[in-house]
Amino acid sequence: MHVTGHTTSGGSAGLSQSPQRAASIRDVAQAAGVSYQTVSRVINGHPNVKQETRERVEAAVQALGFRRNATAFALASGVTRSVTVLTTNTVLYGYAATLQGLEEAARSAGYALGVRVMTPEDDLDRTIAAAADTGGGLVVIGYDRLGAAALDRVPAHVPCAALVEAPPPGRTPHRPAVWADDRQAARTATEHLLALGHENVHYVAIPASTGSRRSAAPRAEGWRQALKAADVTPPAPCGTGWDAQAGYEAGKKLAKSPDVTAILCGNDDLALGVLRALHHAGRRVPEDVSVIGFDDAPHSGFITPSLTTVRMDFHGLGRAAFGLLRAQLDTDQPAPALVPAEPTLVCRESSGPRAT
Amino acid sequence: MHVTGHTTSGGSAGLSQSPQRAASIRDVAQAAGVSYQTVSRVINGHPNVKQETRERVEAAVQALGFRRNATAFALASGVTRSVTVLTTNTVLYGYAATLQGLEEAARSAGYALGVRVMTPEDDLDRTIAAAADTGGGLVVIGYDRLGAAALDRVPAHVPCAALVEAPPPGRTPHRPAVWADDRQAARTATEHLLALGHENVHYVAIPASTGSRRSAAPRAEGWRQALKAADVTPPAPCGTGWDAQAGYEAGKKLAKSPDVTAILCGNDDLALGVLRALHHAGRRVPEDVSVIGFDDAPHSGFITPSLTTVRMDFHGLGRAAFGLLRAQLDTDQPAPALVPAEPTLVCRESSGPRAT
DNA sequence: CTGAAAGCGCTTACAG
DNA sequence: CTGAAAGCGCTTACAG
Repeated sequence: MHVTGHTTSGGSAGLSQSPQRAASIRDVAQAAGVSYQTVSRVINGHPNVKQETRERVEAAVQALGFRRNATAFALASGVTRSVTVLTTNTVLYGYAATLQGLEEAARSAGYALGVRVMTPEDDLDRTIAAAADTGGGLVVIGYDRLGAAALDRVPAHVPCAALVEAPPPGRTPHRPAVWADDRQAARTATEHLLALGHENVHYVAIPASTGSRRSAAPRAEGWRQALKAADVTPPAPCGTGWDAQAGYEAGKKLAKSPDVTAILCGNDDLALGVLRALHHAGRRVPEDVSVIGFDDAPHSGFITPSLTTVRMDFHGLGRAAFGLLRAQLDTDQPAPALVPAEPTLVCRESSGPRAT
Repeated sequence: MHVTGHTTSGGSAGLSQSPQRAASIRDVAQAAGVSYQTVSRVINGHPNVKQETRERVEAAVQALGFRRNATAFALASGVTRSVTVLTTNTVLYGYAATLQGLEEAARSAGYALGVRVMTPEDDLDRTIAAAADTGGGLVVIGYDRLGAAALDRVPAHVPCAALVEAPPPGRTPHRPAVWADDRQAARTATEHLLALGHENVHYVAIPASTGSRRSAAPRAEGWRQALKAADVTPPAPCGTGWDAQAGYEAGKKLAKSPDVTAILCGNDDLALGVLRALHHAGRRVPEDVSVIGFDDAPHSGFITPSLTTVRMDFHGLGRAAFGLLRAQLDTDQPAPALVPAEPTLVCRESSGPRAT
């Protein structure tokens, strides 16, 4: 095995690599024959600089490959264009898509994005403090219990925006937050199943983001409301979890009862597991049982039967949450007021009329 | 709607919120009646401090809720415990799982993790420089062409580790890098299909990470090698892409030919699309056609038919990559030498003996 | 064991 | 329009 010679940098060809440490503002000043304050003015686009001076400085910047030290800038100016996302997960579709939206928004605004996953073992206060110390602001993904708890503990003086499951019932969130109308979406999905002739709709739940009994999870609540409005007694939600395995367990139980002809799931992964369990039990979808998911994960349109589900604009929610944070960090920035798309029911193969 | 009063901070109850700005090292010094250098010693665990002094300082730290300013520390010490991940994607399973491993490793080592998504429109050199300016090191996910290109442009003086598709053939990578033996894994999967009696195996490719003809993508190459070893002429790989839609397109074409009885796919999303296309074409899996994927995404075991695939330890690869970077950043740290698990073939329902 | 000095690389007033 | 000063909050030698 041998190593062929190769150039390492894609920078200006022919120029020798700058020595050890990067060029500083003073190096540029010396090269341009000005004071380093003038260099500061130029690189910050300050207006009061003579055109010729500006050009000399810019030439020196080019020649030395100068890049302003971000750390020093942050310390001196107190401005940190950065966001840290506090989340409990980065892989589940809803979280990953939200994160993607956040990253995109941060990037196009010129902000650096940090990610910190929280676990139940964490000392939340310490975690939050450490993230806040980084300088910029915080975005908390509060879709689950731990995330919601973290949001509650963010000190008042820390710039922070949140993504939540729904507006805390009975009170406004004490932080700028975005959410989708999951309640309405679940209602729509449930009504759809009822309209197809199903006499009842069962629900496989995702874990609630709050421990309090008073504030039901919005998806579960929407489902319940739709049933009640149709004078149907809501059955007990079946199981809870985030992944296909949890859905499979719940599905196994539901498959045993011939009365079950329609199942709404808290997310698409659960639905996938339910589908699998129904298949194993020999119950056909949608002929015997209709299944609807939530979120519209990328694969949901390609499984067989393709999954009827509620499309959520996590991407847009992520972007909006960043906008909320930015408005706090950079007050003279026009807040773009991004409005995420409303959840929409996407009808595919897994739902159909009740067998007669 | 009304807002009920609530305490915002989870900090020490009863203590009034600290004024505007956070306590500095000097505030602590004053409170403890020592110089601020002594405070520095205490918070850095320097040994030469009298026990009693140390306790006084620690008490003051507690009382004032002092937290060392990370920016100032970074500037003064030149040490930044942070990593920035350069990637083209955060949502596709392979990327997301790698990122998860990286985040976990970084977190448990006390490093902050940044994420920067690269797009084809980016000025790569500028992007890399900006990421490097942050202070810490870089981890480049080089699974695809853009990622691999970025890796090539990282300046020599920037601490950097990479995840690559495979060791650049014919030369060692000029950066510490980790990879899995995709070539061997593809060979194994292909041999498995041949052993099941299939006379040929078709391949639906993921995009190559390199443009050069000489260095074939490892998964494609392993597939090709296995066929050649069995004296089978490899058919032209069919289509290319990352997602189920791309797989669907490729699958539509393959479904038309009755000769096609076995298909290896570059990842599970492609396989899902292929499965869907076969279903639409009325070809049964595995009775008529066997399908094998790559990666073992979370849903692959729950679709019907469940997917035979190659399990990849992206998580372990991510952890290992972080270890490689850390060894550069923190030289007196014992490198833990994490070894990711080898890829393994997971046999499920989508593959079976050739129909006779 | 502890304090006084200089400096990390930049910015923000203050002078001219 | 440009330069000299002070400071962001911390660390690293240097003295004692």
